[in-house]
Amino acid sequence: MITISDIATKANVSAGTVDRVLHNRGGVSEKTAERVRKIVKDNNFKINAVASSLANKKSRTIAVLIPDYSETNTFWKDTRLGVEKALEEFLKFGVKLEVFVFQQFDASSYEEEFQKLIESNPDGAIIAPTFRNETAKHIPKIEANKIPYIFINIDLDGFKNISFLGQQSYKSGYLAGKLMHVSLGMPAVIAVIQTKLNVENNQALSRRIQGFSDYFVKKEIPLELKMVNIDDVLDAKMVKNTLNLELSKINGLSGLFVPSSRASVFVDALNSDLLNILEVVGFDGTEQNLNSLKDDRISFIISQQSFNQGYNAIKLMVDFLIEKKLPTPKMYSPIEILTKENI
Amino acid sequence: MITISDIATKANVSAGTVDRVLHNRGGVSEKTAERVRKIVKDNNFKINAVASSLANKKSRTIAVLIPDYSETNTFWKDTRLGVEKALEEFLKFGVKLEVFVFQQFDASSYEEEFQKLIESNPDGAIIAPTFRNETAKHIPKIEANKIPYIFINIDLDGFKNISFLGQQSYKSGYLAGKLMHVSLGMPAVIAVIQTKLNVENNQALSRRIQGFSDYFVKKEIPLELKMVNIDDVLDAKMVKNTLNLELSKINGLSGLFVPSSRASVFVDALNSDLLNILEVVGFDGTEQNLNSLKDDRISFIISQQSFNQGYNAIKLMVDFLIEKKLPTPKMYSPIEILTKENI
DNA sequence: TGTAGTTTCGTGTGCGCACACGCAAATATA
DNA sequence: TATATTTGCGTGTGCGCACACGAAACTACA
Repeated sequence: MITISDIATKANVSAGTVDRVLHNRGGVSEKTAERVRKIVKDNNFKINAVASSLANKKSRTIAVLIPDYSETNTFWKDTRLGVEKALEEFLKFGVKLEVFVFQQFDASSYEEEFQKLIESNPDGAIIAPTFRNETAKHIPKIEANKIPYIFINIDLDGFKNISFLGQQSYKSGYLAGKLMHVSLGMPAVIAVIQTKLNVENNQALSRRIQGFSDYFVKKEIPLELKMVNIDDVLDAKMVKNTLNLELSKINGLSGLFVPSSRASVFVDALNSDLLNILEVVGFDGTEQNLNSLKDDRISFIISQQSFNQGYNAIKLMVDFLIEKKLPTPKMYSPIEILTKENI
Repeated sequence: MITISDIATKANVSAGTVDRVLHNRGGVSEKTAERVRKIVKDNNFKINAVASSLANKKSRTIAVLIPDYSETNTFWKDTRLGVEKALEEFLKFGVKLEVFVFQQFDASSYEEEFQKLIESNPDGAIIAPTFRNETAKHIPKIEANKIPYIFINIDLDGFKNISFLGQQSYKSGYLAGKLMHVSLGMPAVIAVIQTKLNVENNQALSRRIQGFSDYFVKKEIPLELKMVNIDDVLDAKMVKNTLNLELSKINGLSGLFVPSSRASVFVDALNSDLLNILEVVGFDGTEQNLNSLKDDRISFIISQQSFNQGYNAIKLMVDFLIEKKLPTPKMYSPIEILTKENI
């Protein structure tokens, strides 16, 4: 194992100087600094996190800003679990966590929690930037404090986040197209269920729809896509009525594509005659969706391994804070196929 | 944070004595030992893992015994990579690795490397127990040395391995059945390619075949399964001749099920007329299989995340050796579906 | 040339623990 | 009682790093 003083020896300086370079503490001539940096790089030196955290009594706090989860909307639960698993692992390195949760569809709640996050003055932040404008409004404050931040799940651009972790929406939609295709055969008449709850997510959702549709175009498979709008997914009665009514109007309907994570909500609302003939493809392995998979009400779910997303976000940030390891700007989660037989 | 010397002060002894008590090193009178233990307990003192692992220069060596990989058989490559990734991570905790590779189909090479492993006298061992009899012959020696060991990939029973990491063969076969079914429709005539290279693996392979077949039985889908035996997969010309000849004899053939990791070998050997009509389902995301997926020669691959298997095996062993954490006896890898669109 | 200020760097200390060394007291042996 | 042996314990050192302190070396200016 190569140590700081090894580097110091090779560079003909003292350990203190290497330390200054590693931490950009200044007070080192550019000439020596460059020499040290080169040797550090050539030898692939990494700060020993164990020794570092022992010497460094200062604990690092990472703030996490994500939506809350409820009984009916557990999408963010796995992320939370991943975050907490990571905490457990890094606790001994003096890493602390502060989780701020907001109401997923409430911009003012987002702003409120964002404000709290800023006031807590963390060493790093993990943010699910659910609302673009509000994000743009508050991000400058954490940039002013030179707090590094990572975006998770939603890939806003135009920001200086050190990384993004999430799924490639288009590709996952394309894959959904394939799965729908194999379970359906051709030709296909497919309904796409849209809701208008989340403004920012819409971008991701429409990319999924685009990918889905493009699959059929590319394979030259005749496809009829019917858009069905459901205004309020929280109103079960309304969902049931609208959904069944709208779907029954569609001739030869054979598939249901739900680009959001709410597939289970819709299959639960389906009348049994529809349920029996429809192949359903949805997204995200929430508890509800998994249950619907088990009961054969959903054919395929495409998942993005949210647990790992939460875990990896923390891990990336820790590596960045302690070992100064620059993360890759985009970390795309594997696009996982879930079906009754492999959950 | 309460430290060893805090305890020492309270107990009116030196830090060294506390250390002796904590590690049961002996050389402490029962009277003082008891006093120290009480204070340790009253103050809920826990050894600081960070400082401990920094001071503890004693390195633990973990020996790994797995098959080698070659250009044509890369199944074990990912496992190796996972193992090495884990090494990188645990290096700072003083974990060392010694990898012994044997020829996958050569029992004497297995024995030879097993013998070397024993002579290296590691602190723990990860073993892919490819040959049952030879395993039974050598395991007692490492048990005599009280070396804990983990089985990976092949689940031999009747041994005292502290854990097994691998796939549930039956379930993965069952899933293969479903994937074949959705890509084929019904009814189906499917050829199963068998080879007789690896004796032990045969158990896993026949479980996969059983699961595959059971899927169709359970779903009451008419199915004709035709077994095709290929003796020597290494002889490309022979493979090509036998395979095409045998398959062309089968009326209405529409699917090819390859329960081993060699799917790519067979699709490469297929005549184009066969290739065009057959849906192929195979196992394990080797480079060759992934390439065949990309080229649409294989429809689905079921993978067992070998990388994670290698990584987790090391991680489990490290936790066991350092933190004395008992692993779960069976750790089944997720059954992953790979297709052209999600690799 | 002399002095003050600045830049650039080396040294020393401590984080909490593991472990080797060796001394003193207690006990055994002659 | 003198000496040898064992038992019980304190001390010191180092793991790799962070950071404070202060000393050269260099610069600026009178």
